Amino acid sequence: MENNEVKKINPEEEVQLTESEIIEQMQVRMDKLAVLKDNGQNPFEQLTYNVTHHTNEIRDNYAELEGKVVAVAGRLLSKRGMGKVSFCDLHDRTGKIQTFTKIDALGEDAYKAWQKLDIGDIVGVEGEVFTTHSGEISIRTTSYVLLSKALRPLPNKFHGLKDMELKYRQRYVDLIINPSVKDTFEKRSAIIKEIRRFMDDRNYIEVETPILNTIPGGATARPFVTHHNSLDIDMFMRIAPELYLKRLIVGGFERVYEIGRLFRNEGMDIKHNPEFTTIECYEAFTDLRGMMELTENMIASCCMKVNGTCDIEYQGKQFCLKPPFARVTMTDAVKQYSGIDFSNIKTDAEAFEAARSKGLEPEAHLRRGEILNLFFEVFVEENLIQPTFICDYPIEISPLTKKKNDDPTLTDRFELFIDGREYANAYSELNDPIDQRERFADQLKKREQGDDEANLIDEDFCMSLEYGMPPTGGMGMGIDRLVMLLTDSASIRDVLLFPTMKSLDK
RNA sequence: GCACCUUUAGCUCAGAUGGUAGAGCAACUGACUCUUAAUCAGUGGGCCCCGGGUUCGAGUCCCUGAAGGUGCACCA
Repeated sequence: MENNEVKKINPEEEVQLTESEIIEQMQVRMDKLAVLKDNGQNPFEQLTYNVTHHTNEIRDNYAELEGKVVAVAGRLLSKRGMGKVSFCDLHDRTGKIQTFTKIDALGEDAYKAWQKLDIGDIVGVEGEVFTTHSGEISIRTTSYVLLSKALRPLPNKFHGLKDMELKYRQRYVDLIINPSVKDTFEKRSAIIKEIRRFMDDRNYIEVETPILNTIPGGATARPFVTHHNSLDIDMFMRIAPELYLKRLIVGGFERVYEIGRLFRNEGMDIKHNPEFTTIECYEAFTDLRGMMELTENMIASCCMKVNGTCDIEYQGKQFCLKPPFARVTMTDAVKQYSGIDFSNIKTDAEAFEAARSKGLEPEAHLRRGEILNLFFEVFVEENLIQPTFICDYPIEISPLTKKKNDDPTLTDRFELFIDGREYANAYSELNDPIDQRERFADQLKKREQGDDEANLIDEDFCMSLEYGMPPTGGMGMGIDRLVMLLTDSASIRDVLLFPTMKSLDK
């Protein structure tokens, strides 16, 4: 009995001890903060700092700045104390510079306080630009201000932050400690900026259409459902902006594009995130050929912008993104990689027979065009390494696309493949309202067969076509995947600042 | 959804066959007036992912769960 009681008390004490020990390094920093506050130097009361130069300006204009006094601000990420002299690396958004701090120059009190600074603290440093004996461009500190205190320790600077989960959940730490991460997101920004410039130069206007939809349309995908309280209706996060953008072509804009987030309630993997960014554009009086030219030139422009060349390496493979890209019909591609020539296959029964001859078991309700697409996915896709436009998609899987004038089983559509992945999807847009209603009716049939991703009828969209839409080319492209390709990133999560993660709450 | 893998100090990682946890960096103390992964000496720091079980004894073996990664499925 007594023994048990003793055992009960001891573990409790241990638990309390360990809890305080967990935050050992934080406690040290809190204590330092308390001392600063006692001395009237609360870093969190600082409002501004007059930065005269960024670190790259000092490096780039050293000859001019040598001997001049500059003021820089940033985060301390490395300390090398030598007693009465210490060296630190101060990082700002442009890079880093070494500070050289001497007790003679600062005075004993200020120098002691400088020595108390922690890795991660944000400081403003004023001093003269010079080069150390070992050749490092540095700032000889004459005064400094602690602008913010880091209460948490940063990861080891040599190994960085490697834990994928922590990188994604605490991207701010990843950005502080891993320079290549910042580079990727700077390139992402440059790519999106270049897309805008490219489109604006072609006299497109950028528009914004609803993200909250009452009918999710424009793609075959499961939507996220949400609820509007005062209207008391369920709403859907958009799966594509297509039907809205085409209404704007009806309205007379002639050239519109939208860059924005789409939401699809589907599985996540190395190339899918539930929310992702696309550009979608529509141009009146052009068609699929116009969209091909636009697409390949847009990609090449973005690549030149961030890589300075169209010849790039992605995940160990070489790619040439120089236009024009290859153009192959789906039927020809399927013939090349599977040996089956669908131009000789006219009926659903023949298509099933061909599928079985290749060891495929298509679902019973599939039709010829869907089986052709199945062949494409199974035998062709993974082989499309260099940029290739696959053209002439079957009508069954293209409910918003114009039929080919010379073959009503096919539509005037392409998808762009690079490294076996889809990057863009484009059509000569279907502008025949009667045909469009038939296509929706066909989709409805699919829905009744249990395909909960088939398109819903959007009556207002059909009505807009009845007012007349000019012949139009349209294209949509996944920007995240483009950024992956151009920054040699393996996972979509590496090009999203805050990829979707499960909550840690219980 | 299925399969496999991972989870140990703030970070990066070791911990054969079960015997109460180690290193490097980071932190703390001291030395050091040109270092740059500074160096040297010393010190502290652990709910070994959570919860069960087997066992005299579990970081290690078994079961359940969580989070993450990869592949498949689903899918732009």
